[in-house]
Amino acid sequence: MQVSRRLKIANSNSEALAGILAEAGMPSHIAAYFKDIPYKVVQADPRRPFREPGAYRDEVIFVRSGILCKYKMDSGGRRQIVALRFRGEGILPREESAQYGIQAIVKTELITARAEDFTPILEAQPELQRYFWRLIQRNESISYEWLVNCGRRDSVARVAHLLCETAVRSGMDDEQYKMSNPFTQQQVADITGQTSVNVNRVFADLERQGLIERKGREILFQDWPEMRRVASFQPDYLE
Amino acid sequence: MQVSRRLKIANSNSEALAGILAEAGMPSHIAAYFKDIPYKVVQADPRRPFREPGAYRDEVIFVRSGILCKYKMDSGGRRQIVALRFRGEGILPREESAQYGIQAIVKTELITARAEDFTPILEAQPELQRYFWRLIQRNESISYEWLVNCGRRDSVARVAHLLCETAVRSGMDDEQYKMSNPFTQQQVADITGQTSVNVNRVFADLERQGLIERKGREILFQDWPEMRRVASFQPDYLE
DNA sequence: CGGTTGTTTGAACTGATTCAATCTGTGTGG
DNA sequence: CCACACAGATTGAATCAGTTCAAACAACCG
Repeated sequence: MQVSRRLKIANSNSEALAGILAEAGMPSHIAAYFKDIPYKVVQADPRRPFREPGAYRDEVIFVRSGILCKYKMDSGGRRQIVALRFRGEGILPREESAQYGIQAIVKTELITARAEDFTPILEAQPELQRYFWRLIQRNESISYEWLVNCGRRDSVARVAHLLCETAVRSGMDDEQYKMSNPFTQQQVADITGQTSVNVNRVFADLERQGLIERKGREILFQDWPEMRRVASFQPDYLE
Repeated sequence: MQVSRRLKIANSNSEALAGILAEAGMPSHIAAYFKDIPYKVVQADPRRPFREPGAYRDEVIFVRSGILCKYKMDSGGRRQIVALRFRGEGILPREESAQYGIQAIVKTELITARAEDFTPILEAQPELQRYFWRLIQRNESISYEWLVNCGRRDSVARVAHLLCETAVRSGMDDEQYKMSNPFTQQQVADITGQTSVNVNRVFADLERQGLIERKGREILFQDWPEMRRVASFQPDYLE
């Protein structure tokens, strides 16, 4: 097991943190509060251990590019991905160790800072509190939707829903109904609670139904409204 | 559809809010901050609409006794319960309307206050922020565990896990491995993503295996360690 | 080229759903 | 106190969605 950190750059004046954060999707008046704290830029490789379950999480993580996931293992060894973090999103520190592990879905560039540097600023600034409060509620909202997805939808709808959510969260062009699918079929299975074999069949199904077209990792949504209907995807929960 | 609010008591001097909160499980130094805000004591009846999905949530809710649930409906009309709130737990206000509805699982007594009275106090007190921060992280942790439950465990483990969690969260006596099951089989189905028919079979299974014994609504855990193993229940995620 | 990782396909199997019927307990009104 | 209604629990039979196991195929990379 090789830990996948490369390109760890110490805080340098060449790149201002506030600028990096803003450029990666954080509102600049929020990012400005963090201009002086020490940070690292880290690269995480897909499907390599990045943070193990049970480790302490005395750090903030912010996704500059790529996608991170939080995952848990059942005692039977089966893996479930419980949350995703896209560009501009992040993972807040905890006081206790966290039950979940963190991995990259694709090659991901992220920014980390120590909780002890981050938290005091957060506590001193009501504006920041409100901002992170809203992020937390959005994540809660997404968790609930995932629970509905796993608990109450059949396998086709589950996969379709994930694709719709991913398209929207990764900022799919409204003109160009297509995206590059970031997931392996095993990852889709780990998110939607299935086996990769069945995910494969579902993809083939969606293609046969004329809802998507696949060219390698590219997915073209050929009938977005119908796709949304099949997925029962109502994007309100993403705000 | 009859809204189930009774016993709505205006803020009276006869009962001090801080006292009520503390008595229902909130640490008293936390409860003390809320001694002066207006509140209502409300009673909610099981399986009756209490707050509809999509409604604004400009209120804090605190459970004095009983159990509340948050639920969502899939567009196919199937219902999924996404979270529970036991005695001493609560539901925080949102800026936007919430996608989920709220109902009582059993007859529940709760305390509500307006967000506009609550939030300013929260924002002014770092100690309160840290307290609610921890509650939020616990809820996140539970959500993730539920996702693992729905996505990666078979129906017996799902139900067993719910029973274990419920026993612990409702404060089952460590000497007396028994509790009064608060759920109908339909509610268990709505939590674990199954049909009530199958939940019934799972209960019968658990009993046949000698893991539990049922007398009406009472459940006696006859082999708690084995029950935990079957459920793959590791209570760490509850803190 | 060989190694690795991911995708695709088939056949057999099983767990869970669906639909429908019956049973049980509890509360209500006469 | 009985009759009735209603909600929830239980059971059976047929069906189907998704898993499991196993094998083949494709793409990529040093």
